Amino acid sequence: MTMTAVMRCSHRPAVAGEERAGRYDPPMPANRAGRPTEKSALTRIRILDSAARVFSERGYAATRLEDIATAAGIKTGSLYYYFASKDELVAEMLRVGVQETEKHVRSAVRALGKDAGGRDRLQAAILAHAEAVIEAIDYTAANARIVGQLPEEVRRVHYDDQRTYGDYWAKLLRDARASGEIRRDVDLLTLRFLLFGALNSTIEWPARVKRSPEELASQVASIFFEGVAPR
Amino acid sequence: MTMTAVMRCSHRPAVAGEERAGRYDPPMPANRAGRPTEKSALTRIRILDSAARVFSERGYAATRLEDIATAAGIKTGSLYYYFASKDELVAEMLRVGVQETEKHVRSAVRALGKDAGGRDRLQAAILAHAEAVIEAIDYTAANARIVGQLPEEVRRVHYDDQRTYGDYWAKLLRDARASGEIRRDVDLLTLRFLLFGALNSTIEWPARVKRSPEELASQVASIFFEGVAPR
DNA sequence: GTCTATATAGAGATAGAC
DNA sequence: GTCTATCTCTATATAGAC
Repeated sequence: MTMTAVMRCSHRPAVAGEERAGRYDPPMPANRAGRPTEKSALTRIRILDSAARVFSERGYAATRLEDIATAAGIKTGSLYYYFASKDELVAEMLRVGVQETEKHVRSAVRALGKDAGGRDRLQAAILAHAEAVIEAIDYTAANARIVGQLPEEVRRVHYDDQRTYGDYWAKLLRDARASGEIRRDVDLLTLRFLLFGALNSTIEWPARVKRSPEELASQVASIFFEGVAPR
Repeated sequence: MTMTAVMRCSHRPAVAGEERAGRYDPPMPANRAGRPTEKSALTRIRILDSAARVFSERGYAATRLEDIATAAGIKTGSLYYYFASKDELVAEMLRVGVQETEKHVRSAVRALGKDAGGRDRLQAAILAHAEAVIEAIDYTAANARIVGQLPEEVRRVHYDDQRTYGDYWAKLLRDARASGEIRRDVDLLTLRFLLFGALNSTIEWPARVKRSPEELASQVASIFFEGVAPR
């Protein structure tokens, strides 16, 4: 199972209200009265995948809609059949990336069953997040790199989307502390941001440093839990 | 002592060969035959400081030379008196940022004296790097955010500049391991990139998470050396 | 749904006055 | 050293044919 497979298959345009009731209506392609056609759904996914890659490679402003269209196998003008503007496209690409990462991590933790310990759950979350970061690297990299360059309004909405995911991690950490698996003098908020910072930074690592998600997660969990000093 | 002070005062145009013999000639303002004038040197610094801020806020491509010029109190056309192109300006801004950070960290470690232990030296380096990241935040943020968006040639040169700084850290870590202060089964290369990833990510943290360099460095050192699990 | 063609605006760079 | 004016290219977005 790879995140890439997850990312490429599951993010068809959601039926409004299905999953994020009342919160956000994802832009829909034509046939607005009914369901999107099979063909348009596939093209839409190709556009989003291409957008993630190009935005991550070139940054927000340097990305030309023509680059995305070409990568998706269509012409620039045709993009406007799916998205009303560059901003609408980038917002949807970001939303999909966070949504799929959160789904993947939650399902990995859930798979451990009810009576798994706090540390095991954290370790599973670290691995799943590492998988998402590395295997859906275009979405992750786009997210990490361009968030500071977005128009104000787009960024605000995106921060809301990320909030839910952050809250989930906060709970994982609180639970682990409650069961005595994290020292009392560690600031959990700082810890969470350090973990994300470390894991997400892997997208910028040179090739000679890159590790598989398993190796990376194992090193990260070991260092964060046990420390690097001999015991 | 703040890095800001360091950054703003010490990066006058280097006399070619003075510090980086044969490696790179920083672009020089006019009066090329002799020394730059006092006035031009000051304007040049204002331009670089403004460039760091604007590039970090808007990204590489979205940054208009007009924004930088305005922030520096001059008109767009005048920029070309100092830098031949946008790329030359961004390259110099990046070079100065890395150079000053490295200076600051080396001097903090040196101040410990010859017989300081490996862990103390690392802890001083972590604090100094945190200071540089936080207090020269415009240069750091510009560096971290736009490196993935640079034209190929600019990025290549910049990676060379960073290499020296990375080698210095590699030695700090090797020494600490040699004196038994770091476990044998920790991959030092991964550790170094995780440390940088964690420290540098602080520029993207929301305001409620931000910490002073001292608090940040203390948490980071404690977590990385001792781990978060109770002993 | 996808295309071609084009209106419109923005930004890097240059020229030359002061 | 700094300015104003302008050349030129590129990119978003629209219009309308197929």
